[in-house]
Amino acid sequence: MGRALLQTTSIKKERSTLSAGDWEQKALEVIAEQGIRAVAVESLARRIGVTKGSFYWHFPNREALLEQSLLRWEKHDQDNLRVSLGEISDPRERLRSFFRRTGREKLTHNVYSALCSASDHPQVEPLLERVAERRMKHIQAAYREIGFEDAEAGHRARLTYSTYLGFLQLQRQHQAPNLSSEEFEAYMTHVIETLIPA
Amino acid sequence: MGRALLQTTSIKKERSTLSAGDWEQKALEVIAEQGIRAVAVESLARRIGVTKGSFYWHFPNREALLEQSLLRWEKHDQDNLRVSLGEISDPRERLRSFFRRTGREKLTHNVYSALCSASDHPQVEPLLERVAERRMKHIQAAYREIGFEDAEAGHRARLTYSTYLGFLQLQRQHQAPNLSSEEFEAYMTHVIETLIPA
DNA sequence: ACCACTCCATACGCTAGAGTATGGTAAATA
DNA sequence: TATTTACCATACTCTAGCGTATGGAGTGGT
Repeated sequence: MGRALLQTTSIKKERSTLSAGDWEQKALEVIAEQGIRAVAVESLARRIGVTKGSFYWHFPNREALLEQSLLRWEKHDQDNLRVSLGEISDPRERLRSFFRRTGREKLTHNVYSALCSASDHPQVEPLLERVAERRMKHIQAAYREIGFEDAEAGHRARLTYSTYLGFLQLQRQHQAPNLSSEEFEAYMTHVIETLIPA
Repeated sequence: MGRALLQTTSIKKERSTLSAGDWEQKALEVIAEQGIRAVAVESLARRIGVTKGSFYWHFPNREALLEQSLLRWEKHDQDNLRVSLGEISDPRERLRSFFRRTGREKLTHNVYSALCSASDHPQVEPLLERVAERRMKHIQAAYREIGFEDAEAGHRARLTYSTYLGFLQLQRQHQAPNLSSEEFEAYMTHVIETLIPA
């Protein structure tokens, strides 16, 4: 399932020719590593081992590549949300798993973090809006199952998601505790206790 | 006091010639409006009504301008922190005022929000680190005054500041309630109740 | 064997933006 | 009054990056 984003065709090494999906995939890797601005046609081509000529056969322009890459990521993220949160019946446990999900799925997560740093980008903005909306709806639903009425659950969901976004920001600033450290665990516990009432 | 960032010399209209401070000021305005990337020498010059020739007399290069502008902003922010938080004796009230401070000081705030979107910038990163560190220390101190021991106060401070950073992110994505709306007030109340224990 | 279509390389043009070189003007100073 | 000095304009160079034009190599169909 993690391979879904990493690989577009099951047989890949046998192919000598590129597909549009390969470009989209590489673009997402660059986004995760250096942000969306670093997605340049020529540098991407060098990274893949071809030239611009190839790119402009598969895509009309850079904008189209970004559009497709982002859509691909969004689909993958939606699947992720369903699988990792939809199958947990206990709402409290579901919320806890949301917080702990920060560590795994590195590529997907780094892409999201990078996109947050480009919220002014015209192609990124609507995407961020949709993704945050979806996620917050899930969180709100969990709080509702716990027993809060709509408005209260909405506030709690926004606060919860803000905490997550803030953590990502601190991570970008290298001010978040390492994910595998004790301090991270202690902080995580504190967050869960504070935001998820018994 | 808000004029400190907006004006470098008390007599300004009388001056026909520019100072380095004028450039720094305009740079901060552009950062607040369109981010640090939009700070381009020539466009800034057009905005001011002169040409590049002027700029390169006052500064050796673009990097120097950014450095000075950011330092200027940092100083202003430090003053802000002292005045708006240092003079409130009740720690709970101090924390509440931290949250509510989001609305006023528009320019300063927008600059900070824009800088958060550029945390990968080599000149911005250390600044963000210092600022967040300072602010979190203040918040931690307040929690300590309330009665929490060091570690607990530290976690609460990080959670509190993350919530703030997350709100800024949502604001950039146009998904935060308007600062003057009822929904904002309701959310704010909820946040304060959740994060500041009675 | 020839054609056509797919895929990619090479070589170009174009723009934005950083930085340089140099010359001009007005105010201050000798 | 002559001449620095401070400040700015003009006219360049140089680079990165997008996009285009065109040609060539491989591959399947007929």
